[in-house]
Amino acid sequence: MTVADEATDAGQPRRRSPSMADVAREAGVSGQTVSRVSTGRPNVDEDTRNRVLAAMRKLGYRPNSAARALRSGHFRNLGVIMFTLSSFGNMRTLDSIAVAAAAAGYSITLIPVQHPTQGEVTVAFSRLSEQAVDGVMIIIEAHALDEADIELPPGLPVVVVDSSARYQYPVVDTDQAEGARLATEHLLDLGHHTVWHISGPVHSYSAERRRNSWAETLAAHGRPVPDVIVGDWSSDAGYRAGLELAARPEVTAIFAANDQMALGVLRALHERGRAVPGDVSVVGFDDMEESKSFWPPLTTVHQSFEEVGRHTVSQLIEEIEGAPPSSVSVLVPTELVVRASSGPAPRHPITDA
Amino acid sequence: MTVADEATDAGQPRRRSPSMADVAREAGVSGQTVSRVSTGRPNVDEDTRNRVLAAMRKLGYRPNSAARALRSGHFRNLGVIMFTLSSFGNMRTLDSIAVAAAAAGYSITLIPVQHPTQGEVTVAFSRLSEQAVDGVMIIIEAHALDEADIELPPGLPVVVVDSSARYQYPVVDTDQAEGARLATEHLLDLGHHTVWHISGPVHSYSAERRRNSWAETLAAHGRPVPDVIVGDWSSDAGYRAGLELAARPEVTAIFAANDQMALGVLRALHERGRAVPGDVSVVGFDDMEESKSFWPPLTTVHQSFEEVGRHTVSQLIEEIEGAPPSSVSVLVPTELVVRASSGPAPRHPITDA
DNA sequence: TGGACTCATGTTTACGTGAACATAGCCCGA
DNA sequence: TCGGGCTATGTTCACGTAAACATGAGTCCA
Repeated sequence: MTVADEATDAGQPRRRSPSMADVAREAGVSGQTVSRVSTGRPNVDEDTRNRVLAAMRKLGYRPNSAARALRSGHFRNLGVIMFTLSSFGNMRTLDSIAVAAAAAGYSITLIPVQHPTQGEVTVAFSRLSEQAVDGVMIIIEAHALDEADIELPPGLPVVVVDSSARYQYPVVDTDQAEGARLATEHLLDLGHHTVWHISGPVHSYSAERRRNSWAETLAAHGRPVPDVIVGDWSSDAGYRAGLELAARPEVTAIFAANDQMALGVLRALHERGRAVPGDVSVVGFDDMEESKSFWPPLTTVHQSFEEVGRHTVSQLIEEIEGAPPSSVSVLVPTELVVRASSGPAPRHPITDA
Repeated sequence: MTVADEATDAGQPRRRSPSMADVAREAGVSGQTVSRVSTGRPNVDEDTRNRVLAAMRKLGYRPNSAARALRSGHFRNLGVIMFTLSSFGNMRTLDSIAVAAAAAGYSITLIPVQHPTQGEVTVAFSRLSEQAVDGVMIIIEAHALDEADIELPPGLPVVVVDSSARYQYPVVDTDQAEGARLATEHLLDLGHHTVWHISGPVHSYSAERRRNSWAETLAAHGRPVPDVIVGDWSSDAGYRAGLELAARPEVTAIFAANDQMALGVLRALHERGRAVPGDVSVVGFDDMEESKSFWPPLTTVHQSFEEVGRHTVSQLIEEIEGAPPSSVSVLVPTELVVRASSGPAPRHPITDA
């Protein structure tokens, strides 16, 4: 080991990681040849390539991504803007985004937004524009962004997930309307006269679309559309709504806008002694891991967060890598999962007012 | 197409984003002064600073993080290595890591690992070392890493979360042992003769520590230690274990290693007609959002993922910013949350074999 | 009043990489 | 046999930034 690196052995272990130049020297080639090997170019002699690879291994060479990015102008890195304490579903989506991105050779930078205020979001965006990202995914369900003059670096590709369709960007989302329709029709098919709905918060587009679809489905079947109870996705809100509905004997079918609220509804119904599904049927939305273990196991609408994540990444990367900025939106289909929380309407249903 | 530059006309003025030099020209100062303003150095005349800031705004200048990183040698970016489809708790931890990092001016890069095989993990690490990170957090509960010759760039700061303490790196984790002790003693205090345990998977350190602490606590009170039932954190596994335990009349107290398995236990007990907590008391671990809406609301051990995330980030940043590589580990305390799923032992408990 | 300060600002340079261009050896067909 | 084209490799340079050093103007006290 007569190499210069180790020369400073005594005091400071030479910390600087080896550069292309070091490898070039070691392998007896030019830096450019190292670069060619490093980026997998074909026009390098097999012999030379092996010599370079050996030198890389020997020195523990790792390409410097900063220099690479500076030179080439792209980072192989995607930004994800997301609310903190985000919903279960968004987390699943994030997860599949990370996997899909890694598979495509991209990494993921997380930009958390704490509060859905315009200011916070704008800050996140401006922080983002200093970040080394080639594109951005926005997973923010709130209306808050609607009128925002979102200041993104011009030309930065963006894909929006689970949010307003009013953006100028392509949107990937679960087919919320289809899911809500499936849930509602399932209950009607079981003979229920109508279906009560516990909705997600007003600022959420997903909630809005599920709510609209539920109402439209009832109307299409000529059924009365009961007043909506607005929740906030939490099981607590579901519980409160459930208490309210449990007190009304005419309620026989409840469609909660997510599984957590459905869980709260189940608890309220149990507490009030109303049998599920004997007296009241309950259907949720999401099909979270735990739903099949609720008591009783929950009938719900399955949505594929994995698919949403995959589509989002592929759409974004496509745009980054030169495809024309498509404004095509993707709707991922849903599926009704029938379990034990829904059943035929009671023999003598009290038709409502 | 003639020239590839921005000289082009109609549609896309292929605009390179403005650099320091552009701002300097606009403001009539040197690039170095722009740099000083950009990095917030104090020694710039107020007047000049304003002129520069105005020029930045006018041109829409954003510092180029790649160049900055290349020049300064650090990225203000932290890597998180994490399993996909990670547990609810890990997601919460990730969330609070992202927030804490953002507050400290760092961003987060997610490196997902798909399978807990040695190969996959090694790949993730090597991918990481090409990444632009100043430090790494590892959130992997598996033993898999134990004997791994994890090849990390030497000198890269690392903090491990929720995993083996056998690493050479500092560890931040919930005080699993305390939590399991609290749960077990709570049940003993209620008069139960002993406590059955449904454990997490064998490869998990968290599971191991909870299991050990449960057994030690029973032993310390001179109680028999029943055979452990091993689950996999899922509510399904809890359900299966619950069916098994429901069939044994001597079982009056169950401590599940997480809330999801506890949920499955509750379902099994309901199905078998065993009253909770009348016949059987159930305690979980995690205190997830939904646990208070279980039927009945679940007594469980609260752990603060937020605190774990905060400690992890601050420990890592401390080391990055020059503190000596501390090997100090942090244990975040837990708290017992008593709800309705646990109660006094039945009047005539059948003392076990 | 002069010289040793301080402080704002400018000039030069290097960080590691890869595109563009340059060169040298080789093959192949006319 | 020659020249054109091909391949492997080398040389030069710029990407945008910030550290190091340089400069010049003002300040303060002996």
